[in-house]
Amino acid sequence: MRAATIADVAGEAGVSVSTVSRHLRGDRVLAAERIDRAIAHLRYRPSPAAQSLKSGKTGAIALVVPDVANPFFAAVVRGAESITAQGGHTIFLANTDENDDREAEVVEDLLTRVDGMLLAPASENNPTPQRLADAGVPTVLIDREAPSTSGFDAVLIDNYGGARSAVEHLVANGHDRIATIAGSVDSTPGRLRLEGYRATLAAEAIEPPPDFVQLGGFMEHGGYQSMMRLLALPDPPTAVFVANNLMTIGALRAVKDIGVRIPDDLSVIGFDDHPFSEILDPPLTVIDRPMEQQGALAMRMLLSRMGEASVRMPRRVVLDTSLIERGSCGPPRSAPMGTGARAGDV
Amino acid sequence: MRAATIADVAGEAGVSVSTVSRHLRGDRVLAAERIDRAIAHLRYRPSPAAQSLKSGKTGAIALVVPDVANPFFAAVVRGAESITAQGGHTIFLANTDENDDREAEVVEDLLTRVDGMLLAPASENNPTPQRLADAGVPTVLIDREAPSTSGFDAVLIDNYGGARSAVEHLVANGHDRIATIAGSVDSTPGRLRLEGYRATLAAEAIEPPPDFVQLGGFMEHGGYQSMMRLLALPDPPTAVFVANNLMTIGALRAVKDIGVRIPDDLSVIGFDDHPFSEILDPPLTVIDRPMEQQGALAMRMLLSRMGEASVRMPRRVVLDTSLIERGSCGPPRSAPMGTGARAGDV
DNA sequence: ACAGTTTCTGAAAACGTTATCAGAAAAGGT
DNA sequence: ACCTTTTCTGATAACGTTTTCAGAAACTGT
Repeated sequence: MRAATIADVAGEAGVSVSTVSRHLRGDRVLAAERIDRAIAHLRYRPSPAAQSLKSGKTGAIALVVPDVANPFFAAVVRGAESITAQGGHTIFLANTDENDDREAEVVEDLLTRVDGMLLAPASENNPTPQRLADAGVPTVLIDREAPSTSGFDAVLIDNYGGARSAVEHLVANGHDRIATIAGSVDSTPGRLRLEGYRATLAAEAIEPPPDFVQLGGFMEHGGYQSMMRLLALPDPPTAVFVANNLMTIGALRAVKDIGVRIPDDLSVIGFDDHPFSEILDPPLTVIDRPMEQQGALAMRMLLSRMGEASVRMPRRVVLDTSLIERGSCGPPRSAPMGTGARAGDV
Repeated sequence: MRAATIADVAGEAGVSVSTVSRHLRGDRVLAAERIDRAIAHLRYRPSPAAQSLKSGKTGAIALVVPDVANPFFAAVVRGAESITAQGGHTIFLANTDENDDREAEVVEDLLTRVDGMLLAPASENNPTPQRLADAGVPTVLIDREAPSTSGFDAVLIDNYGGARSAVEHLVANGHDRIATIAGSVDSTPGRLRLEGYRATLAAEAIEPPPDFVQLGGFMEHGGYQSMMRLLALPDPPTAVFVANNLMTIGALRAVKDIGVRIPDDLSVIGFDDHPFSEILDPPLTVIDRPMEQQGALAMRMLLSRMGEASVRMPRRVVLDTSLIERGSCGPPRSAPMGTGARAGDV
């Protein structure tokens, strides 16, 4: 029952452990066949613990994300995994629930168990990246950064530009009462998407009332409540930019519960695409980005970083977003100079 | 830069390594404070590799699923993680892409790195559970089993009953031309849901044409193609039971592309709920089940199993499904004895 | 004051690898 | 025939822990 060790193999093959080890490493050895037979017979597998103790390498990589159930992060995991599959590293996945304290624990635990880490920090004012740097663990940040992380490799997206094109799309449709359901402002995407929203409106000389910015914490529940608050406003918006996928689901549920029609009564644009977006009625207009690619790229950068002996310039890549126009945006009901007709009614 | 070892701590505190080790274990020791100071100062963390080499325990648990991007498995991961969070185990997550060979590799790799495994096998005729048993790795199966796995702990759901209530619901609505988009028949849920479909129809003395059973492989793409084929049939079904969430998305996309209306032209019932289901138009009727609970329960069973010295009776729990009735099912257009009116038009 | 008990401690062995070292055997060159 | 080079090998020392063993010191009770 007990797992076979290299010594068992050596015994059965009638050679020393050194010889077995050498054979395993690829050196040519006279007793090769006998050793192979013994290995197969005993079902020997080297102990990762012993190897890692000796070598200082663990053969594992940590992937720490705020929420695995978010389809975006699920895609990132898939992307990262697809790279690692060939390379002989296993992935430790951990979930932080968008919570700084939980992240600290998790990272502290993983720190010593991995050769490198892919991290999407829960918030921008948390110390874990610094902790990683102190511990000398090669790290690539995914999607989120922090003020203290200028020295880190990172794979980001153009959140600001994405938000900008979302809001510009709404403006182009004739809206000037545009609200946003933002995530948490102390995460990078949350902050930048909000900034993009504000800056675009400012450039159009539109000043939204303070109530038009609702914080939904990136979760479905928050999106629902935020949309409820927006629709209850005495003078509600005619268009809403929802800053992530989960919140969009919640927001649309609120829209349905209230009985507001899209896009007639309200235009909605989301951030992050999903197969579901296409089958909604009307199909959802969104800002899209290459999700699996983001995970795959991050993993590639991490592997190459781990392969380097010396410290190098941090590399950060910023992926572009794109607007996928479907049917959830149209002119406002009482368009400033328009007829109130639906888009497409031409 | 190099991580501090227990010897460094001992040196700084002026005691022997044994004393530090004892203190760490919780024994009372005179130099406790000095040791704590040294630990904090050096930021000492015990090496998991060394501990695991000594103890034979790794402090890790593997979670092997066919597809992390499937919201069901994402929920399972979350559920499992929520249990492990307090207990001092870290999770190795791996994805098998519904592929037996990939699963074999992954499991072979993880085998030696974990104290226990949560596994959702890619198919029923694959040897990995047996491999796990041979290696003596405590294992709990999730959602799927295999003929050879009668000795394993498992957390399943009532797939047969779920499919049955889905099809019964369609029959109750007056349908007799009922098709199904099944998953892969060599996975447990795929097989049982198909059996439930067949048995229910047989009990109603309905014999579906062979074309009414389409295989979608549990992926969105397969759902799309299957629905396309069903709708292209000379005598198409009036109702479809789609056997999982991803395929349902694809199927609904096909419905939309073709321009068929739900539920007027076609009734659709899905398996596994999703927040999105509620905001579809019409909202989707589905068979639901407690997903996070399934993961949490499996993890609890695994932990208790790992805690036991001796071999015990395998425990298998079967969770119930429930029908969530929304708006995607109604009477067939030309109901046998009806008027073709929509449900709710009473 | 002395044997017996109770803390507390350090040295050393072990866990399963890999790497270094040096020795034995075989092969090559004169 | 001898010396040199090459090939192959086994013993041994690490890697950082935990645990066993036994010894030293401090308390008991008489």
